[in-house]
Amino acid sequence: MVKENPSLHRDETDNSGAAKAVRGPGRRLHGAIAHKLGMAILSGQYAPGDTLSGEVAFAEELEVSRSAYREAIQVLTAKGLVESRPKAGTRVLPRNRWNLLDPEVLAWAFAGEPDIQFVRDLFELRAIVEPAAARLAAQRRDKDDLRIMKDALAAMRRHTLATEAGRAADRDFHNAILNATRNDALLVLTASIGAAVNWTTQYKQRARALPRNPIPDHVRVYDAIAAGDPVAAAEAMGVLVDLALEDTASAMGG
Amino acid sequence: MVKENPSLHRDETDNSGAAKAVRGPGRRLHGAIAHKLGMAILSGQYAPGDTLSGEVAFAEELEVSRSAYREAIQVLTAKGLVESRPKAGTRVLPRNRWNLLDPEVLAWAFAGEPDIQFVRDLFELRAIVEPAAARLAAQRRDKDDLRIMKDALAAMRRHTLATEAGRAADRDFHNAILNATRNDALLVLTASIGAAVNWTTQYKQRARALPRNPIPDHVRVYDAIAAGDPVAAAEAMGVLVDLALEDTASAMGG
DNA sequence: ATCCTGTCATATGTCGGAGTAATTAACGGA
DNA sequence: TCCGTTAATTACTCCGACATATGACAGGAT
Repeated sequence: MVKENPSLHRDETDNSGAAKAVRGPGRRLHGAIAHKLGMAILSGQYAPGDTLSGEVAFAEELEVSRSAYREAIQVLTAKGLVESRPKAGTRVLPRNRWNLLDPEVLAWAFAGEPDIQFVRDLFELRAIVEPAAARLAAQRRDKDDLRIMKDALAAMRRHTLATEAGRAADRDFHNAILNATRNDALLVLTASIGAAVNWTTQYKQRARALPRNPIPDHVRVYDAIAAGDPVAAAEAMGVLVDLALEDTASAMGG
Repeated sequence: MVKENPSLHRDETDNSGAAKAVRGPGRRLHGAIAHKLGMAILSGQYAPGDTLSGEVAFAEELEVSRSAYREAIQVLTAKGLVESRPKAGTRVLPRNRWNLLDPEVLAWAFAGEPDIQFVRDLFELRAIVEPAAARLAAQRRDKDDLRIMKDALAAMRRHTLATEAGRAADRDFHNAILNATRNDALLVLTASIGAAVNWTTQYKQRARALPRNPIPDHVRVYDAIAAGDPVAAAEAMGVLVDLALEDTASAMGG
C-alpha cells in the first residue's frame, strides 16, 4: 500500500498548464513517476500480487494527469514489474517475472537499501561472467583494444579511484575488455551490472578510505590479455571481482 | 526508413471510436505498435541514429491515436531502443544501448531472421553461464530440487522433444537447475535467453528430424547434481549447451 | 451446487489543444 | 570570413474529458 503522497506535485504558484513537477534526475514527468514506483516496488513496499491504486485515484493523489501515469505504467510493464488488466487493476508481478538485469531496474534496486542477498547474487554472476570475458578477450583482442586498455590504465594511475576521472578510467578499462570479447550480449550484461554495482560502491564509499591500491591487479589482467594467455586472464579477473565483492560487502556492512 | 504502411488500421466499417486495429499476438494496441516497431528496429530496418516518423505523422500513417503511439514509444524507450527529445524527434539508439537481454527484445530479435552473429554471442554466453549454474546447483540443491528434476526427466522420457509437453518438461528441468542455484539474477538471465533461443529452435526445427536422443546427456547432468559433484555437473551441462548450439546452427543453415 | 447473466468499476483507447524545449537558421559583431 | 547571439520553427510533453470494452462480482435460474 502507498503510505504517503508527497513530492510529485505541480508547482502551486504557477499552474500555467504544463508540469512543473518535482522530477527525478533530469527525467520527464512520467519518467519520474516510473522511477518513484519502480523504487517502491524494488524496495519491497508492494508485495507481489498487490494491486496499485487505480489509474484515476493514483493520478489524483499525485496531481498528475492520467496520461503521465499511464506512460509510467507502460515503462514498468515493459520491465516486467507490473501487469494491468481491465477491472483487475495494475498488479505487481512475482519477482521472477522482473527484468532484474535491466539497467534501470538495477538502479532502482540499488537506490534504496539494496537487498544483501541480491547483491551477492549479482556478484556471483559477475564472478562467473567477467573472468570468462577476460579469457575471450585474451584470445580475440587486437592492437586497438590493447591501446585503449593501456590508456585507461595510465589514466587510472594519474587520477585515483577517489576521483570521478579515475572511476571513468576504470570503467573504460573494463569496457575495453568487454569490447575485445566481440560479444554484444556479454557486453550489455556486464555493463548493466557493473554500472549499478560500481555506482553503489562509489556512493557508499564516500567517507571510507579506499581499501588498497587496485592498480597492480588491473595490470595483471592487462598483461595476461596482452600476452594472449586466456587462463591467466581469467584468473586475474577473478581476483578483481573478488576484491570488488570484498569492498562492497564491507561498505554495506555485510 | 519506413517502407510501407500496412496492417495496423482501424476497421473501416465501424469507426465507432475504439480500436479494432489488427493487433499482434493478443496484445493491446500500443503493444502491437511496439511489437511492430521493435521488430523493425531489431531486424535492422532502421539504422542507429535514424529518426522515426514524427508523432503526428506516424500516428496518422497507422491510423492510431497519438496516445497509443506514445505509449508504444515509452515501451521502446524503456528497453533502450530509442530516445526521443523535443524537436529532435525519436531516434534509434546505437546498438550498445539496447537491452539485448530483455525477453521481449530477444523475442523481436529472433522473430525475423536472427543475426547469426548474435545467436553465436548468445550461445557463448550460455556456454559460460549454464555450466556455472549447474556447478552451483550441485552444491546447493536440496531434496525438493532433485525431485522436481527427476519428475521433469521422467516427463521428457514419456513425451519426446517433438511434443509441446516434452519441451515443457525440458524447460522444467533446466528451470529446476536454475532454481537450485538460489540465484535470482542467474535465473532471470538464463530464463530469458533460453526462452528465446529454444523457441526459435523449436520453430525452425518443425520439419527436421530431431538430431539425437537428448535423454542420456540430461541424465548425466542430473546424476552429477544429485551426487553433489560440481565439476562433473558443469562439464555435463557444457555438453548440453554445445549440443543445443549444434542443433541451432544446423537448423539455421550456419 | 453450478451455471448463466446483468451490472459496474476500472483499464484501454481517443482526441485536440496548450506548453515547452531544442534544433536550425538568420543575424549582427569581430 | 568566422563566430556568438537571437528568433522561429518543430516536435515532443502534458493535460483532461469522453467513449469503449472487459473482467469481476453478485444475484438469480437451472
